[in-house]
Amino acid sequence: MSRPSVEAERREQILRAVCEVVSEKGYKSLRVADVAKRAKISSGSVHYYFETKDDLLQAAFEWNFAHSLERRASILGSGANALDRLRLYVDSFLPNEKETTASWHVWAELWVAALHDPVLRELNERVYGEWRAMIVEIIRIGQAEGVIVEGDPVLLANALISTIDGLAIQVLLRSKHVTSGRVRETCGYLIDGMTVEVKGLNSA
Amino acid sequence: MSRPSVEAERREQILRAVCEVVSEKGYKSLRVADVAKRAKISSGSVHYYFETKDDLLQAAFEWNFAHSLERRASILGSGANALDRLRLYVDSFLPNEKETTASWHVWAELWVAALHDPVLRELNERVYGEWRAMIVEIIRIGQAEGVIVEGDPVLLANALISTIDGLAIQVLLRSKHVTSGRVRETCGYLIDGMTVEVKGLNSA
Amino acid sequence: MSRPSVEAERREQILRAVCEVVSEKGYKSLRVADVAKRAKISSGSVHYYFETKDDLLQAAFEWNFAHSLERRASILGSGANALDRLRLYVDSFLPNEKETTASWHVWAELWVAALHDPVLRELNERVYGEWRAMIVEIIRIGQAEGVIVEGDPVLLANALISTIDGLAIQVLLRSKHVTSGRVRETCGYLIDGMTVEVKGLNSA
Amino acid sequence: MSRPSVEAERREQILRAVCEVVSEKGYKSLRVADVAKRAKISSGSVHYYFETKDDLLQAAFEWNFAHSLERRASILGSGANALDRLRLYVDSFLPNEKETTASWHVWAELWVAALHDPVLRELNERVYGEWRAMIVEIIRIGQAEGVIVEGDPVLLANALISTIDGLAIQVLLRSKHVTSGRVRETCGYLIDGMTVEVKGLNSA
DNA sequence: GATGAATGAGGTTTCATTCAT
DNA sequence: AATGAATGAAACCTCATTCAT
Repeated sequence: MSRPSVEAERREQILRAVCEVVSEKGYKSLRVADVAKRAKISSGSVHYYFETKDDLLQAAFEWNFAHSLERRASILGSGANALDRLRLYVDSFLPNEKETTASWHVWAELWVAALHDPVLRELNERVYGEWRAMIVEIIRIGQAEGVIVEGDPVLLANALISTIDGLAIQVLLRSKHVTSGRVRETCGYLIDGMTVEVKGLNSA
Repeated sequence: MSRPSVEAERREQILRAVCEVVSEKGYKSLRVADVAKRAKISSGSVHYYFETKDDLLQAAFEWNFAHSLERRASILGSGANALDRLRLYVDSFLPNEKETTASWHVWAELWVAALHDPVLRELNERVYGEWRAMIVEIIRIGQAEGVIVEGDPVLLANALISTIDGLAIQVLLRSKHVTSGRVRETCGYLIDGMTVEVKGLNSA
Repeated sequence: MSRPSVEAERREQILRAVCEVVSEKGYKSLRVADVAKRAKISSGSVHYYFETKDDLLQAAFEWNFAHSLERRASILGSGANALDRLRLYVDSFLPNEKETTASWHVWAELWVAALHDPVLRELNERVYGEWRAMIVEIIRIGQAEGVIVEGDPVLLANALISTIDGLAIQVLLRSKHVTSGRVRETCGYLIDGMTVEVKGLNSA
Repeated sequence: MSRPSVEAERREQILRAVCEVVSEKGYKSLRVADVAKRAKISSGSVHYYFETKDDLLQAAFEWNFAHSLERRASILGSGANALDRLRLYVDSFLPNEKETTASWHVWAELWVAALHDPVLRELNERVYGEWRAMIVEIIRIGQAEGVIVEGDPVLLANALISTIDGLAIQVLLRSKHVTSGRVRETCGYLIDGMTVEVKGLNSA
């Protein structure tokens, strides 16, 4: 008669702890004991819910993604026009806030862990596909609206996503040359390149 | 006179082994014993040349960078015009060949290792700075030549470098959607955006 | 009236499960959780009926013995003559059937567990004493009937029991040289040696 | 330039320790740390010579057997006649001395461990085959000499070996009814049954 | 210079046992 | 009477590092 959600709650609690620890210490240095301490449970309990450390990390990567999606749901559903939504979307990824930065850390660790792990690679493929599909959709709408230039929307989406990824890495590494401001600027440059120039305005 | 070179040779031999192992198994899974076996020496010898594993990895990251520079020296010194050199340069980073891919692997591992290591972060800052300076220099020349659009060359360089980084990650992850061809295409799109359109050609 | 039998039933159910698991995986590898699963109850319930794992195992060894006795009760009560009963008895121990084999497995595990456990040693002493007493009784009757040779019945019983034990081990280990047939043959040889030769037959 | 025998020595030292610990605490309770302490080395060193605990135990079982053989070599090579050698041989197995008892303990543990381990089962088959072959050989010679009764020597050997095994178990379990004296007596009974009665002596 | 045997701290994982429900 | 979530001690095993040779 125990609450049916106890398992879900515990798993959530543990996965959140994993992401925090990954973000703070890195995947390589993460110890199950750290996770347990962070989640305020015993290390045995961690293993009660996740058989192995690998399972645990895979689940955490998934959780991080699902959580990211959640945070952006409002943007997609907003009534703004395509270009504005694109800008909002890109903005939402700038590693400004603590939470976004933590999420990026986990993301970066996933990339590198996935280099040598087929299961994680598949996960990357899946969640990356979702990102891309979303951006592509916005771009397509923008093109229909006539505010985004013609051209393969997948190409445009890839350009945007990859640039964000590459810039984010340098921000996470606290590069003095790639600051948060620089990122916004660079993404702005890219989006401007995709924007249809309204002739009237220029000629006026 | 040969004595000092013996040491240099051994260090080279070891560092090359580290990069190979990092590329094949990842930083996280790298064992000093693996490196020793790969370099065909004893694990004791590895420690004879590098006090700790951390020292070893740091040196290897440096070596990987120096090695990368070496491979691109010819492009910088070539007589081609700025735009062509830019394209050649970008091409030289596409993870096509085995050697380039291995180098990228090491690079990606450096990023993530650096997230939690100030020394490696400094290394990233330095070597990244060098990349950027080179690209900036080419762009500047291109602008002087009138073949590259006006604008902050640092911004343009960042856009290019970051996009390459972001795309490279997905290629390394063997994404079905981000193939080598897609990368070239996307970089082409970016460089085209930086290219000054020769009016005469259009009007003709 | 049914309440107390519920407990007895549960204990029986659990002990049977223990014997099955011991037989299949060995004492060393037996987990309380395995027993629970086999008995189709929770691990908590196992501990509700048996305080510790050791208690559980000890009870199971006892149960295995009691169960063995039960299966042989008919032979002892049969009307056959002493020699035939001896042969029937020996036959009943050959590890042919699945059930007998399982019982032998438990038996063998008891021996080894008892090597370092005084309580189990006492159990072995007791149940072994019962076996021996039964065999001795049959032999004594046989001697009174004049069909079994004179001599210390305990010695004869020990010879028979020990041989069966020793042979059984090798059969359990699936020795290619000690098959079930070999066992019957060897026991036959032993019993023949205890049989009074009827002179008349030879001289005829 | 290290002594070439250092590895052999260490392995010997460790395997002896394993057998001692198995004999004293049982296979089930054996900890690698116990072995290390007994061998006066670190637990890491145990793993330096034996990859896993299973490997370690398998090697120890082998070592126990080889060691047993060694101790009996003199008997086989002695000039005594077949019957005397048989008696000597059987005597050498009575668990009287500490060393013999320890060896029996290991042996018994092997049996039970082998019940659920194909590799150990194969080991049992092999070493048991060697024992049997030796006894069979002695019996064959005895039959040729006319001092041992006709009949399948394998059957006679099996009877003898199995009885010894069965009796030994009870002695190891310190049964009050199966003492060392009882064992000698019982084996004597068996060997007497294999002995050709010299008619002349009786009739004289 | 170079080796590899040896170490031991530290990590993941297992599992008997407890206890609130 | 029964559950199963939770615990934490303890086990095996790994591996960077040391050091005698």
